[in-house]
Amino acid sequence: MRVSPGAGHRKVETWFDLPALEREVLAFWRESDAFAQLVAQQAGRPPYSFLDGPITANNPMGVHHAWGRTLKDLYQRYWAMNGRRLRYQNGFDCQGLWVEIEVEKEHGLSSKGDVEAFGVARFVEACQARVRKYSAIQTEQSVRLGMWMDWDNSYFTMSEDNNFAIWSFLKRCHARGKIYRGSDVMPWSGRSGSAYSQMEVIEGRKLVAHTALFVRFPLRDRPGENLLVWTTTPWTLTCNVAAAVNAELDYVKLRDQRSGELFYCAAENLSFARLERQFREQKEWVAGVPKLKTIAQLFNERGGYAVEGTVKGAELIGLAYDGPFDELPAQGVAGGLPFPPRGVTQSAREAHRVIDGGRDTHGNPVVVAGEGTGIVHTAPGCGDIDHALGKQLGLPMLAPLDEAACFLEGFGWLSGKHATAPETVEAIIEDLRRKGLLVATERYPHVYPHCWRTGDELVFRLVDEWYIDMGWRDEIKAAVEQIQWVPAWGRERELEWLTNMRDWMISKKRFWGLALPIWVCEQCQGFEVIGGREELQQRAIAGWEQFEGHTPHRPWIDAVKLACPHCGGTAHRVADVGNPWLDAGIVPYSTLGYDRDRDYWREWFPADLVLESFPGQFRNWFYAMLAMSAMIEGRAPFRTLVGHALMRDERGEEMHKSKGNAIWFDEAAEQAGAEAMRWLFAQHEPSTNLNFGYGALREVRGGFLNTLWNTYGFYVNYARLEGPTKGAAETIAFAALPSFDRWILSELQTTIASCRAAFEAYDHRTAARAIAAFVEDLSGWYIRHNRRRFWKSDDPADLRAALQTLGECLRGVTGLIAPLLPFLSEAIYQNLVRAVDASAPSSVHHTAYPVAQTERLDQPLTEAMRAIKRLNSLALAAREAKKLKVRQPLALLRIGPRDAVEQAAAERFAAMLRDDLNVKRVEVLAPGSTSPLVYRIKPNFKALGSRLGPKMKAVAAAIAADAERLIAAWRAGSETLTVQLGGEPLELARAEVELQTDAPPELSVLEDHGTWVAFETTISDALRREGLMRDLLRRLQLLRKESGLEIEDRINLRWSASGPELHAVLSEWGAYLAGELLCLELTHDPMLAEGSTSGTTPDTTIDETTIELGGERLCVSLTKAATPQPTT
RNA sequence: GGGCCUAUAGCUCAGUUGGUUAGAGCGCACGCCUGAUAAGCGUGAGGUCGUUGGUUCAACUCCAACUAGGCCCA
Repeated sequence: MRVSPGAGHRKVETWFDLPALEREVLAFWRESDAFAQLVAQQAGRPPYSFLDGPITANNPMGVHHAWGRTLKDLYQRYWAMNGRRLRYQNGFDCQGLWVEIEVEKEHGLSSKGDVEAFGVARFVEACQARVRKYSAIQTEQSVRLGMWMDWDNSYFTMSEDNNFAIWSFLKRCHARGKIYRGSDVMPWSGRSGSAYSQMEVIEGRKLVAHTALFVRFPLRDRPGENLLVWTTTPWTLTCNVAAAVNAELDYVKLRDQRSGELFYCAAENLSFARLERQFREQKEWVAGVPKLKTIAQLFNERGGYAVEGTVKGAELIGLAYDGPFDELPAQGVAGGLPFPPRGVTQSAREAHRVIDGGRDTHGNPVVVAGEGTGIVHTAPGCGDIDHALGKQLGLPMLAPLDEAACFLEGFGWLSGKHATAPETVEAIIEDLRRKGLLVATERYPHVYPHCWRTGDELVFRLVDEWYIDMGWRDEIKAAVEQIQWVPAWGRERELEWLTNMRDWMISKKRFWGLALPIWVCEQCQGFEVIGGREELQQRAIAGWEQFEGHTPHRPWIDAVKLACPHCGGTAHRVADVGNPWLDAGIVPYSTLGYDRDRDYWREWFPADLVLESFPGQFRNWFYAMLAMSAMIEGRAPFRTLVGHALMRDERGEEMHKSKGNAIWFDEAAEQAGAEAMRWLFAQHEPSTNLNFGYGALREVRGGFLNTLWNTYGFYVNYARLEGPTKGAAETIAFAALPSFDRWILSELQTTIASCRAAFEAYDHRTAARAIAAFVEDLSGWYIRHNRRRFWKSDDPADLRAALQTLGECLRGVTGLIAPLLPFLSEAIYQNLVRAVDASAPSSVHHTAYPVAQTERLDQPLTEAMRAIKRLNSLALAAREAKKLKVRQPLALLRIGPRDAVEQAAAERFAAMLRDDLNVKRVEVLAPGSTSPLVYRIKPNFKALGSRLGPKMKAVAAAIAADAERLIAAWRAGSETLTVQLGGEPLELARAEVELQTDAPPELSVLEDHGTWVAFETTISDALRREGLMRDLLRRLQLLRKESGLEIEDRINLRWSASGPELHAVLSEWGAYLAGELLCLELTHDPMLAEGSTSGTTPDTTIDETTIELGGERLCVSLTKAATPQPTT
């Protein structure tokens, strides 16, 4: 692709290696410092602020990242070409559990204990090293993708700036009283030793089958009567406190025939088929799990049952019962374990009562019929809803598990056992069976939260965590309204999240992450939030020396102690790190220098554009950014948000390493080319999932990219023969150009205008499609019909006009595609523009985006050409219908245009139609001329038969008798047709008759939308001979090619024909054939016979063959003519 | 259970404020061109526009319900 500026076009090979071309362009950019030049050129221009969402620097980049990055790059390039100044700052997301997990894997660590033994400082340093390694790899990959960024200025969320900016934010929250320490029942991973936020729980939902139990809780004051209770988490039975019912529901008294015991359960549930649909459709069902039994079935299997009346749930409330694990010491602890609620002195064992489940915040009953038994086992220390209920009713709280999800002391034989281990579940079941409390077990499939990284089943654990009270959500919602969402439904999604979200849990009991700036007093338990490094230094009373010189991370920051402002005691930092979305959410402040250079920040805030993958980000990055900005400045941190969906494999399935259908970016770039990916991304509707694969890439490469390249090659390879064509003197005035040229130039202006409008609406897909449509027109219509002007032009001015027009179109296209296809556009630009104009900018990316010259728009011409395309297509179909191949010339095409535009177009471009359609004469009639089609009419027997029954025969006869009038009425559009049937008029609907058309035998007619075309199909002897000649010419050209001759080689031919017709063709068209074939001597040699070997000039005979044509045979012998040797 | 989105040719998708006979690419069949040739081009087959109602002179388009799929929230 390298050219010497001004030295003229270099020949373009029609085949090109896309990845190789990309590597050349990359080298060219590197050596010419193209990016730095662009940045320099932008000085003093108005800013366009793009804010990059940080990519997790934890693994090599995937092809799904390439999608978003392509879009980011193309908008930055577009605005750069429109005179704006950009920051080009890329971001890396650094902190969080995902990095810890990978580092644990690297070092063979599998628990928090392992990490502590390994050394927290060493571990954190390993995390930082991993981030540095992969950020470098991702940078290289992004460069390969063609992304232009200021790579040396990338931001890292682990930077001091970023961390302290979050401190400042948290301090603001605290100043408004929004930070609090809560105890809550949290989803917890024993494997990670950490509580999970709502967002993370959502990530890790999995469909699994649990062993669910039906157990009985005997009523204390009613011997022989039991509550029937159901649970999918056997371990929580150890912490049972209460049993909840719905006061309004009916409960049946069920007599178990075998034991004589009485059971209570919701009446509706007795024969309710749980998850019946899931089983039937095997949807959300775990393979191999048997169909669930109804409660009635369970009791029937035990020996039968009898219903002895019903009671309202309200009548059960208050009844005391014996819990299933009352023998455990923990059940007897006043208030419960390990954090007894203030003011609660009852033990769990003492508290066992039937309670009212009540209603949740949405007003729906907590206990409903359907699932389970209608009596809900309640353990306020082990479940979300249970916890809320327990708080409300002042119940004791028992939480049995330690950090590793194993039972604490106080749980007897269970202490130390893992709560969800299969052997523990088995042991609990066995224990219940032994105590006579187990009624039944079953396998129950449901979606249950799991650790999104390790796959570990989550448990619910009572923990203390730090939260931001989100009661001010309306302030965030107001910010959402300030944003342009693309697509528009993003707004509703975000608002829905903001409406339903809970308080933001910002703490995580891990090692690598933001050090939460919360210091708690060891004496009074009061806490405060520190807003930055300086403040910390001023307040430090110990440990500063150990911290200084380190990044603000664990473990170094933990050394710093403060004096408690309330009681003067010593305060230490909480051991927690922060939620990673805080890290990314602060970037509109940290990266734009909010605390460092407020003027700079004002210039670039709010960002013009944020562009990310939608799924997940409504509750993650978008949320964090919006919340933090609403708190700090009370407004949205960006103006427009463009989202894209997810990438799937070619068959629409999710890509997974383990499934083997993942595609690596590096491999795809080297095999298919980054540009093929970019175009695939550019022309895809971003809000829908993209099915990515080599098939799709091949299509792009063989389709648009190829057509574009061939068009460019066609131009350059002819233009270079004419020498550089630049300079005003040689320019032909637009008005003086042939109309075909003005047509394509008008189309170019339309395309430019469409692209600009589309980019400005952040609708890159429409821009890409407009460009593709234009290139299609340029290649398939303009070049196709103007080919000969480029090589057989007798008129040098016309050749110049053609070159000028095509050149201008290609320069326009090059500019249009530059943001989308930076490599291809650069390669083309260098040879197309720079090669002939040394004064042109050194890179296409330094040029301005094309501007439409509206004075060149010619709507009537566009419409005329559209009409010609229609006529052309219709006429080709008419030929096809009669199997009249285009090679056979015909005498006449008659056109019945549908309107004046079409008529004028046909007259204006008649020569082109003659050429294209291989017809001697084109006759254009006036609009509305009757087509020569012959119509036949007959009744629609199916439709009329049911209405008329036996009269059908008579009607058919009547229609036939009056056919001419009926056809005329039908063609005039009459809704009903009247026929006389035995003297009575009978109305027929249009659909009750059928019209068939036939062309007269001497014509081939086709009609479409009021336009008709008719070929005269009579072929005269002369036409037939000309047709044979063209067939012959094609066969002989093929023979030339198959003989391995070069285009410029001269030949000699000897022939003999088996019949008079071919003989006549050769006599009549010999000179023409010889000219077309570059044949110096065309000799009739009657001695040449089929199968004979010519002995005359064996050394120069290349090929001999017999061609069958029109029922006759032609023997030809081809020899290469002696051509003068070029002088050396 | 609630919210949002989607349903158009074998596949992937367009379809502008409702307006004659619903389009493209790929694939398939047939053919053209042979001075863009490791290219280029045309024609054809293939559709109850998810189903059922409604509004309208007119519905792929607007409304409702249903069915199926996806995403989100409980």
